[in-house]
Amino acid sequence: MARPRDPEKRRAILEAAIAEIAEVGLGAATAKIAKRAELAEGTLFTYFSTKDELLNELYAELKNELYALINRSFPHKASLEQRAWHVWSCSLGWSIEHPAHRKVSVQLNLSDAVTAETRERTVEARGAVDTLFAEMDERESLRGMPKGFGAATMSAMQEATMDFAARSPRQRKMLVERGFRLYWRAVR
Amino acid sequence: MARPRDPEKRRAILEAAIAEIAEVGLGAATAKIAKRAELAEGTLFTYFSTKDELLNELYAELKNELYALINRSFPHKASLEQRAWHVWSCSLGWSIEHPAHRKVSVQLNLSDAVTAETRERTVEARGAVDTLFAEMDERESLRGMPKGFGAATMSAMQEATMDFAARSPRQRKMLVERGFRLYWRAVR
Amino acid sequence: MARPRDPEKRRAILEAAIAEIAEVGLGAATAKIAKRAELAEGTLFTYFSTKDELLNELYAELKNELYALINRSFPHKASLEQRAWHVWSCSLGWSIEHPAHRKVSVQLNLSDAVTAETRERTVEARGAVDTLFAEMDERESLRGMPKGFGAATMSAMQEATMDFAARSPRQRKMLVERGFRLYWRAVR
Amino acid sequence: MARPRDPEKRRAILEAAIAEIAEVGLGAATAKIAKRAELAEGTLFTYFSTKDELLNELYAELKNELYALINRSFPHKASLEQRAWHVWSCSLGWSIEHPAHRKVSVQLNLSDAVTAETRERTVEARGAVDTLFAEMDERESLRGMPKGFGAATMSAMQEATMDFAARSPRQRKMLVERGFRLYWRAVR
DNA sequence: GATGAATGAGGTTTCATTCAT
DNA sequence: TATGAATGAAACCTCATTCAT
Repeated sequence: MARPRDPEKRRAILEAAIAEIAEVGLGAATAKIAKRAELAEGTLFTYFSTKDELLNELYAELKNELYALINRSFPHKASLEQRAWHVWSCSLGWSIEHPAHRKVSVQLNLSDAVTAETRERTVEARGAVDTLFAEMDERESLRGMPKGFGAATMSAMQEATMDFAARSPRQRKMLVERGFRLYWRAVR
Repeated sequence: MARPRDPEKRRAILEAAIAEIAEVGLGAATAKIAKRAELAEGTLFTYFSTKDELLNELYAELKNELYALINRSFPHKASLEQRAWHVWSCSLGWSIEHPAHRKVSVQLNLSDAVTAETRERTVEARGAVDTLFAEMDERESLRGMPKGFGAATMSAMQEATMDFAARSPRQRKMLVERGFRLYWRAVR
Repeated sequence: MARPRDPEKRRAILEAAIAEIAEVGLGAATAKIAKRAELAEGTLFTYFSTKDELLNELYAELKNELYALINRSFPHKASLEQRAWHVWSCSLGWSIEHPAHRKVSVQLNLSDAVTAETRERTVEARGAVDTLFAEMDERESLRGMPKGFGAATMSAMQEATMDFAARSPRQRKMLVERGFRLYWRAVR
Repeated sequence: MARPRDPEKRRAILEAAIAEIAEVGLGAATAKIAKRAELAEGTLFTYFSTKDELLNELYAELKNELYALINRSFPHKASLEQRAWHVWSCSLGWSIEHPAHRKVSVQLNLSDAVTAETRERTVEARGAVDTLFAEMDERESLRGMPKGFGAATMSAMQEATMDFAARSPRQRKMLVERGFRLYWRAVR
């Protein structure tokens, strides 16, 4: 049970879950997910004891994936704006390159299946992003607001930007840049 | 003539659907919804021939509810900022007063069950809000961006603000105001 | 209840039932039948207290319709073969002209919803047909067989003939005649 | 490998379906069929993905059962009459021994649930019966009639014969023989 | 460990019939 | 008498999960 040792199968299940959920929503059948991963129905349950557990792991995986991407090339010494831009552009780049991942991520964010505990668990992976937003929360524009407001704002504006970027591939670059300009005007 | 269809029952079903969906998501069982509305299982289907139809009507109802509220006291002659503030504060006020309505609205926004046709149908109800955002899209900060970007940005930032307001009832007023300030700095 | 006095509505329901059952089978919904008769759902039940009763009445109606047709122009004094031909050609003519009636009749013949009592009740309407078949059962070819065997044989062979006639409208006349020749060779 | 699909369970479902349909018609509930086969409701659907598929398979099964019986002891070298008699007596024997099978077969013959494709599929199983009827269609009595008319006639007359045989077990042998004599007089 | 058949609760929808209007 | 809304028992089918192989 616990954590059997074929990581490729585990990955295959997670990928299949992403593809399936992107297509039909969180109601995706475990049997379909397993088949898409080219595994038997039952096998899924040796890797994730419950559908809810799969969903929680998936949530964590997606968050980690994104944060890993951001942290890999994080310009620790750059200006606040440049660091904010890094986070913004990495996030949107990821969303654009992996639309299914993003779609599932949005659904999981809203789902009650993902526990508070899981959500907290992913906080640890944020690394440099955390210090960035801590710094931002100190700026005049956000002073006095609850912790995390700056991050939530960025996330919200990314959502909005993504919706348009998804519809107009040609204008992506422009939208990402202008979107950031708007964001930066708000919190600068 | 037989007993006419009872608008109160229709409402009761919609209210029950809101409550139920807020609790368990769009997977809410029609049987549970009917029971919550104190009606027999089958009765639901004389008012909405399909669960999908119920969901679509619910979407329209919620949108109309909000837009009606906004339009009722719309300050047509006020400055752009004041009108934007009106929309912002009405929307957040509504979300705060009817958290279940908002929760369901968010879920429906993302659901494939709500058809493009339904979404277009609600556009008509927007009234003064439309002209406001058309005007905003002309401003320097948004010029060149796709139509609707300003509205999407407001909506996104409201989401973010709401998440915090929901958690800290005490700070609501402050959050709503400061949230708007941030928004306005971005698009002004 | 019993037998209310708008015979046109009664007829309308029976006709609608024929059309509906021909299309979707005996599972046809009473509500659909009523609507097709341009009546309200409930009205059907003031004319037929039960769906089963409707089915039984329909069975009787269809049988009577056919027997009335046969008896209307029955050549009482003609030869046995000529009288048999009359029955054969009337029956097939009716089936060809009213394919839905025939289709429903076949279904009702097999259905348990039609009671033995109803089946017996229609025997009375047979009139001249009965004496014809009684006479036929006396012939050498059928002597010793149970009563009604000649009639059943004709009915069966009509079914077979009809199936082909329905598929090849052009050959109808020929099929009806040759079919009868086959039948007559068997029982003559 | 997991437990393989169990052919006995498949059979059990088909048998249960026959029994149930013979009792209540094609409207027989899948749940009742499953219970009668001593299986869980859901299990039925691992063997037949749909009620319609079950019905189609059942149709094929019944046809094959009968044709297998006929072909097993088919007197290929006998005279036309003797071969016709073989088909006639095997068919009626089967109907008499398995009245439920026959009842269901008749219902399925008329049902729209059985697709044209399924019907064609069973043609292949007919084997020697096909050549017999092809030969018969060439005889003077049937010449010029559509292909299959001889077979349809036999089938129709068997139906008639069966109805009487079912009611008078004592006279079965006589009815089967005399029935064939009538048939043979017709098509000879 | 991997497989997929087995399970039965639960989901949506249909429908004959009743009954307030 | 006519109407059609109300009812709730089925009906068919799906699905997470278990367990024999």
